[in-house]
Amino acid sequence: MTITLQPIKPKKISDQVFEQIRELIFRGQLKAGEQLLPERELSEAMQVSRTTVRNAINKLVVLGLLEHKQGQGTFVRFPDTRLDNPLAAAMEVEDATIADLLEVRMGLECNAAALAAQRANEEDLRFMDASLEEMRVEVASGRLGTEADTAFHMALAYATKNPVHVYIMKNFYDFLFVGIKKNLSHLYEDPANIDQILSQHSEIIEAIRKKDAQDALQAMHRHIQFVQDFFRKRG
Amino acid sequence: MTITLQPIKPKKISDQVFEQIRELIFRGQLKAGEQLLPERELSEAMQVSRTTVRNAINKLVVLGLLEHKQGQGTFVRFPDTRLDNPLAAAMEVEDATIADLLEVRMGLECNAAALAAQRANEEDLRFMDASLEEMRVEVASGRLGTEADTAFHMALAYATKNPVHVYIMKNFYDFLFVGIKKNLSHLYEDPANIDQILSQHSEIIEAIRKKDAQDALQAMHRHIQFVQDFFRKRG
DNA sequence: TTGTGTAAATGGTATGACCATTAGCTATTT
DNA sequence: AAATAGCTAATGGTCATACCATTTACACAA
Repeated sequence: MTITLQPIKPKKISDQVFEQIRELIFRGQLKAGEQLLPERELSEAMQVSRTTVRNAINKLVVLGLLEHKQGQGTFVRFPDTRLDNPLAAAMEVEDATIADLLEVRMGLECNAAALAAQRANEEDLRFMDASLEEMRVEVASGRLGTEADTAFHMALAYATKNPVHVYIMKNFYDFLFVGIKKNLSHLYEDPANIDQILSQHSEIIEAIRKKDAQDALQAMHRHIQFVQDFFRKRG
Repeated sequence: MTITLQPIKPKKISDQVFEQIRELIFRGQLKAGEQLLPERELSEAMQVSRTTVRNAINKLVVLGLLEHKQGQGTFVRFPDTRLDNPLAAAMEVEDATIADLLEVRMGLECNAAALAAQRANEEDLRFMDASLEEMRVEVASGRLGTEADTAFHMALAYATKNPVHVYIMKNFYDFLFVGIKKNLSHLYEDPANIDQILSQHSEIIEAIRKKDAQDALQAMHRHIQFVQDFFRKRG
């Protein structure tokens, strides 16, 4: 008789809270600079003690995602200020360029788009729609829609239902953000480019909604290639 | 009259405790692997509440200097363990399966194969040839050729000349070695599978040698799909 | 208008209790 | 004697409650 038993992995409550809040940040539901719900309200909403919530928040503070301000509240830090994640650090050492990053994203995200087309549920689509819409609003207001842009790609990552992919993209997130914001600002300056990107995102969403994996993959390919071409022209 | 007043810096008690314990570690009074005093004793010795001590310790845990073990105590982590790859840690927490891993590799490595076909030089090809040959020898000697297998995929990663891709693959295969070696062993047990894999690797190399990106991509795709199918059949 | 005081909101600390897990010892069984 | 089960103590994790410290906002008085 050969039975295989899986080892049980005990999960601390505070870590579950930690995950939940971190998700909110990555998905863009908690934007940079925004204030987190007070600890007392969080503990009530999540039905755990304030102690547990504090442990989770403290972890996020140490990791640089949140910031405590006594007497005021807890706030989401701006990604620019947190270049301490391992991937970003590696970028500094190896002299990785945006082109390198886009190349890897081409492989990762085209594949992800195909997977998402097979597995995305209603909620995933709502997140993607929301980020697209938010990006429209942001851009229309004269701002760069970088946060919404990032949120879109993270929403797509979650839609793959693949924890490994989600994990990698999470680590990409900070670098993505900084890279996009700093360098893509030029890309966003031209209204024509903005329209292009918006429609590209839209095409990706529609392909996923139709559950057409091939189409989704190609739409993503066009999107990333568009950005690549832009940088090639700029040198 | 010009007087200069220094702004007061409010210092949290927990941070003072944090500093003190960190000093102990840095000065070597708390050596790696050693057990920290229990929280209750620490709080008594330092005349602060256990809550405060816990906050300080938690900070050190998040920073990777200490390690919690419920029911046992808190220990000083070994420095080499501090640099362990983040991906392996994620695998523990998220319940990632081999299938998840292969899915992501499908995207990453197919893309990498195409890039390698465009950029691989003589040295890269020699490394890939060498790993292929080594795997043949290992297998012929009755051993599993997992290390040579890994070496092949790493050689391909380097051939892309893309530092971001190399970085990700490094972490990837650290994990593969640590956790998944035993699962892959079944795949290697059947000689027919080995021959398949060897010829698949060979096809990939040849496509790269011919600088045929499309061909390389498809060869890699067949290779990974073969492994995926194997695991699907095994359930 | 200006300054002052007060109240509310919010993070920080303190206690004390209890739960969950682990290691080690003890008693029981075989 | 050896193996197993059961118990106990140590230790980290969670909870509830109270109070302290800081900041902001607002009302009020000079």
